[in-house]
Amino acid sequence: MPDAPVRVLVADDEPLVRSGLRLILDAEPDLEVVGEAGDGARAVELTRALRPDVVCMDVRMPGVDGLRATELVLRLPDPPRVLVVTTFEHDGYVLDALTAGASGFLLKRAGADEMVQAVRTVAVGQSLLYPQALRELVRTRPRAAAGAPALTPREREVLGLVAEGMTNAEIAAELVVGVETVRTHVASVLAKLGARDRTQAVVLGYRAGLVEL
Amino acid sequence: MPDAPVRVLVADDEPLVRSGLRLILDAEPDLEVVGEAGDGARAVELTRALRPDVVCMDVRMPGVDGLRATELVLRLPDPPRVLVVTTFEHDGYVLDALTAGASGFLLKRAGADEMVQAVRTVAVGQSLLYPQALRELVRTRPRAAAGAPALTPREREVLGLVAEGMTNAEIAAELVVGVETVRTHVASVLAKLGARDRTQAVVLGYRAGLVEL
DNA sequence: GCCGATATCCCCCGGCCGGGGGAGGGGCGC
DNA sequence: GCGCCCCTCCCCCGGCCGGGGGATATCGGC
Repeated sequence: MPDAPVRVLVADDEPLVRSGLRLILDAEPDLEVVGEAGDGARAVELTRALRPDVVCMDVRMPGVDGLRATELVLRLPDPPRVLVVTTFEHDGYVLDALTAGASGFLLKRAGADEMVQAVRTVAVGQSLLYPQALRELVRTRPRAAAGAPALTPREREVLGLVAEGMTNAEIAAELVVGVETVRTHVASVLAKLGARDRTQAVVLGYRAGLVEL
Repeated sequence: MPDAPVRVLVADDEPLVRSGLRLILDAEPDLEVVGEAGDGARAVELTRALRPDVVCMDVRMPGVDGLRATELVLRLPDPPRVLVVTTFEHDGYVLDALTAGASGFLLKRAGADEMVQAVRTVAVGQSLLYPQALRELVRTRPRAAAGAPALTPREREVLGLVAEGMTNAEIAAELVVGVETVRTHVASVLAKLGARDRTQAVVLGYRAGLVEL
């Protein structure tokens, strides 16, 4: 499909990286690097002027960094998609970048074809991550209740209020029952979860997917 | 790059959907649909026999569903990447699918080019989601500490152990300090977080992005 | 040199919590 | 009808917790 090529802006403080990316992307007939920026401020400026479809954004840049630049770029009218590219995978940038609104997160160590695919992917509107980042994102989510203890509805309800930081008395008032009743429910929850106190109950309950925080 | 084409297996209980996908994917010179399966069991069987690079997997299928099939397929030696495709976006399948090990999650309402890009993306090893799914995944993550109280390193450490469900005495043993010291730190944490007790501290600390659960 | 922040330890005390019992009523399935 | 589970309430008691004080030592910066 000879559509109009995807217009790409490359933002990285290393001229070498910019050249490399340009080489890789311009080699594809459907991709076109329309500009390069050496810092975040310039990236925003050029985005406004050149209106690219995709911005390849480095995280670490002097002055305005890639995360801030991502926010700014996405606030422009008819914003481009932002593909954040970084060197190290174990900085916590992934979450920050995605929160800032980035459509994708890629490691620089990715091969040329991965880079090319990534640009095309975000260009059509999908989101993309390197697999470890996605797994990390999923891993730290509450488990889908596999082998979770079977709490009664009332017990789940009480656990939920415990997780809100309420005392037994407050929970009793909330549920319009006696404090003794709440104490019984809490005791059941503790026993079923194998928790020693309400704090452990909250953590275990959260990990078992029984409560939302 | 005329590499060997990406070999794709299509698994969906609707013959019409299978035909549609085949049409879309086979139109690309670098993609090749090597087989179709009408249910999860058949998908596993064909994966073992045909050894595709990518499996496009529907979630809802009779018998073995797409999620279970994904798990099984990924347990095969030298497994393919699995791209899960579904109709509705508000079922909680995304998390289940990714937990099962899927490399991507796409909506059927995606256009042909999105579908093609998605297959190519997972083929090169990246992970992919439709944007709303990613935003949902990020949304429910702990906030990146915007306006979070400034805890001292020691206080953060103590809070982390509190969040593990430890008593002050256990924390003291863990940190090799007196119980009194721990009590002081906990008191500071409670004050800074505005929590009444350790349970609230854990919840507030979690929401402030100060502790991982 | 002084001050602030941090980390460490100490005492008293009131309170909520959690463990161990027991007990009654209502709904559901066999 | 009988048993079982769930929800409800009750008593006693030991313990950890959290609030209120105060004290000492180290480090770093102005």
